[in-house]
Amino acid sequence: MNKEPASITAAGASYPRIAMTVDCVIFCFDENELKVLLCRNEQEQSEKQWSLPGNFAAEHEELDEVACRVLQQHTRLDDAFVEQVRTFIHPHPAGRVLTVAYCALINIKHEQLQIPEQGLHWHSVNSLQDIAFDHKDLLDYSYKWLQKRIQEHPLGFNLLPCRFSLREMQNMYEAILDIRLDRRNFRKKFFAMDLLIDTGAYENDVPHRPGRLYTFDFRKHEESKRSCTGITFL
Amino acid sequence: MNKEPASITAAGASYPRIAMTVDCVIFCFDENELKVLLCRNEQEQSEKQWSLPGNFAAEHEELDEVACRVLQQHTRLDDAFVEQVRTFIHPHPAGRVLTVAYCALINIKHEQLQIPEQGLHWHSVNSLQDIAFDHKDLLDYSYKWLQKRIQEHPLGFNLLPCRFSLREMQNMYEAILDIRLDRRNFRKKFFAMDLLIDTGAYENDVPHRPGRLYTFDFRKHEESKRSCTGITFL
DNA sequence: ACAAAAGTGTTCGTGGTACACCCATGT
DNA sequence: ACATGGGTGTACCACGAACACTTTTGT
Repeated sequence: MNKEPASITAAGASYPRIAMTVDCVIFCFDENELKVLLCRNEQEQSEKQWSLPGNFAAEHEELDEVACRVLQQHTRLDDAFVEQVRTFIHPHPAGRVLTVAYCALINIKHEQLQIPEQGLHWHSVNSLQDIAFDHKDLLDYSYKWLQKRIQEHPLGFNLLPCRFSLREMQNMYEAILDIRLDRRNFRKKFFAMDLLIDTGAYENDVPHRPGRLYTFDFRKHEESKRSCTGITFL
Repeated sequence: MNKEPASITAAGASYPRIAMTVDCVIFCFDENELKVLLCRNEQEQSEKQWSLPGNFAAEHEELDEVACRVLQQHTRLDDAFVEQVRTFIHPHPAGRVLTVAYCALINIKHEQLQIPEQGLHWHSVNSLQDIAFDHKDLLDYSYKWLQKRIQEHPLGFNLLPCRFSLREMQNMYEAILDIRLDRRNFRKKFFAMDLLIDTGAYENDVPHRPGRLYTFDFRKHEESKRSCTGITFL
């Protein structure tokens, strides 16, 4: 299948091979909750269990590409935030499987979003049950990863519409971190960062005074990654 | 090879398999420099190149176990800091290989330490050359990973002897982060954390006033992992 | 008018940074 | 005595936390 010199074939042939999948923890933020997309396990496992969407790597496919493809297949989204989390190895009735876990963050209101397959559902991360046991680990790890990562990188905006109110932002942070934040300090903090662009527009369809809508300035943030010497041992 | 029900064999057999190795970036701190252990590539690649120590996963072996085994084989150390960094997939003359990168931090003065194999050498991370090209990525990524991780977790003490002076600590942080730190502020910061245990002993064999020797209180640190709500976007 | 959330400033405490002098040891 | 690095304290500034009232909109 591969063209290779004879001297190399011998060494290459001796590499042991292992079954591998790329599984995607697809998060969204909906109804003020962090949710994850799970599917009924079509294959060999118990039918009452939910599992993470995943797939195998095709020939010559990069890991990131596999993750994007899994996302595309289950949501029809091409262009979302996708990042590698960690690799696990799990026992499996058909021999152990190596699983590279990815995290994807999508906007539940995205126009292209479709959940085409039967047996796919959004589950609130705070009320998970009947998860295939190895996927439970993976999901817990990914959730903790997200909690940590969101505090040092503006990932969360990938869960929101392009234009969002400060309230939505705050709800998102509160839901993911599972804490309460002071509204005034929250505003002050983000305005001080100077990474929100005021669109001039306002919310509508809200039963109270509408809030301003903002956009996150990803470009400016990229440019302003500063050195930052912490040593704080969180 | 695996005992499995017939109904499961079918699904299991269909899993595509991929060549996989676990590679270890083994760091030490020596002569006030961060160094990494590399070996001459015994196998199929150019003999003038250095590569990271690695190995395949044996049957039923966990990923962490493979990494520990690689470390043991090259250093004779059983009990060091070892942590997964990231998984890569690289083209390879004999077909692509999936590589799970691990980082190990060892104390260069450890009594058990032996570098048994020929062709193994410590290289300063600041003057790397002739590295097998895919291992270069992996090493760069692991070094950045270490720089980030050391600022939020006390990994660095694994590079030092059990008892160390504040000067050694500071040199270690300065070398890894490639910055200068103020000595007084550095002391104040660490004493404020209250995680250093004064052993009462002093350095000797130094051509100046000897410094106190400390031990890091790993246990206390474990217990005191606090919530910490940052959102700082470093 | 009322309910509900938007918007706005000040005070206080903590923690980081900058900075200079005396002390203990080996040569 | 001298050189080398160990050990200490103070002043300033930035940032996070706590906290209450007025404004705007929809019902």
